[in-house]
Amino acid sequence: MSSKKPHHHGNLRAALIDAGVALIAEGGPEALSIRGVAARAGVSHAAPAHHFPSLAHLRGAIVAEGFRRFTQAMEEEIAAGSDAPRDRVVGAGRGYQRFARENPGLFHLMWGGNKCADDPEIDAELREAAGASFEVLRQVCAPITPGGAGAEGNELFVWALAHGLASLTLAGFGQELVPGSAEDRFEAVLPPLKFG
Amino acid sequence: MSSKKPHHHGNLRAALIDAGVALIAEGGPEALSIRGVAARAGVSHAAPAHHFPSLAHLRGAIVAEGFRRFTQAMEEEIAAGSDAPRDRVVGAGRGYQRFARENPGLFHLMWGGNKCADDPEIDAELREAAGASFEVLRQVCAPITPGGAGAEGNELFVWALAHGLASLTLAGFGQELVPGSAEDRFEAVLPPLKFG
DNA sequence: TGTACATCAGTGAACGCGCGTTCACTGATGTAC
DNA sequence: TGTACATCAGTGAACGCGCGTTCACTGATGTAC
Repeated sequence: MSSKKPHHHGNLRAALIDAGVALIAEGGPEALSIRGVAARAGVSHAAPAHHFPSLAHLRGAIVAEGFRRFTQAMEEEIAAGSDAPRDRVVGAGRGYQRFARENPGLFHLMWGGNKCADDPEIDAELREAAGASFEVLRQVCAPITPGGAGAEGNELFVWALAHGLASLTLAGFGQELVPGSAEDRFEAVLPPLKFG
Repeated sequence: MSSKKPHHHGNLRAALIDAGVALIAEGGPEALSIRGVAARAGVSHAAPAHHFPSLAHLRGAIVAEGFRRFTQAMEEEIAAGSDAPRDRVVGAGRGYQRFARENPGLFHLMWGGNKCADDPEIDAELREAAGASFEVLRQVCAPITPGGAGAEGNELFVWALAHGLASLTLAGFGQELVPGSAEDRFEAVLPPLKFG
């Protein structure tokens, strides 16, 4: 093993994103800064400029990474349950709750409206990552019998219920009404659904 | 009318809170600062210290004011509808959506987990204001027939659905699934409820 | 109705801090020949 | 395989900015007598 500290980092871009995720996990979205991620990644505070033109670009890349992990959390919980249509909806909802609980700062950043870069490359990455998350929701909701607002109404209903429950839980509300983990609370409040 | 600028403001505390609400409306929760509210209220940046010991105290007072306006929005929408149990639930949900749409920055600040003061006085004010909001929800949900998760389950269900829909709408999602205003979307996705 | 005086609510200067960004630079990498 | 050289990815100093907070101060208010 070489004891010389290499001048080139190797994959600083990914390391900066990981450092940003860690900073946000510890201090919330406000804790994200160029200088902070640089220090955490062990480089000078000017180094990130070679990978992200601005803080907004870094934020966009981190949000995209958040959506990828969010998709993964939902897919894992869906896979952990049965293939029954309702269990797949419950799985997505459980993944939603788990991701929010495990990544509260990231969750807020993803949905909180903080400014991200307008850069076309970052924007495309973000759009693709978020689109994959929405696609998971769409697929588990597709088998639900369309109601008054159509199949899209079902998707928005499940999405809003899962999102609202996660947000309220992060804000500290809900436990006093329905005890248990956030994941279990989603199952508890999900009303009967018709399929087919 | 006196043309002399009075040394004493009269009710600077209230003016600072209003200025803070305006700043947040224009630039989001991040835009709130001691110096900003002072400038907007037309006083020196040191003046707020006589009314709020720290930024966290000012933030707490503003969040409390937000909850008072939130309660008012729900009560107005409930009063605008019929006394039928379902219409009262719909009214609360419509008020939820309207408040979020009209006060997006305040909405994020209220639920976003930004640090507020631990000061007992501010804390009591905040607790009372938020408690009044929750009480409105509790009362409109009380007539719903208790399901598996009890009456509290119904309340959490309606609360999460309304909150999630408002959050998604502010983040720019939902319109493509169910067209119309956020208020109308709440009615559209609210499933049948049993009362009595 | 006066007057002395304590208290209150402002001002303006100053502090140190962390921030994003820029700049000239330097060492490492990788490629053309 | 060697060498010249363009390019890349870092460094460290410096910039200006807005921030929260503190401080000595001053003018206005209101109260005791």
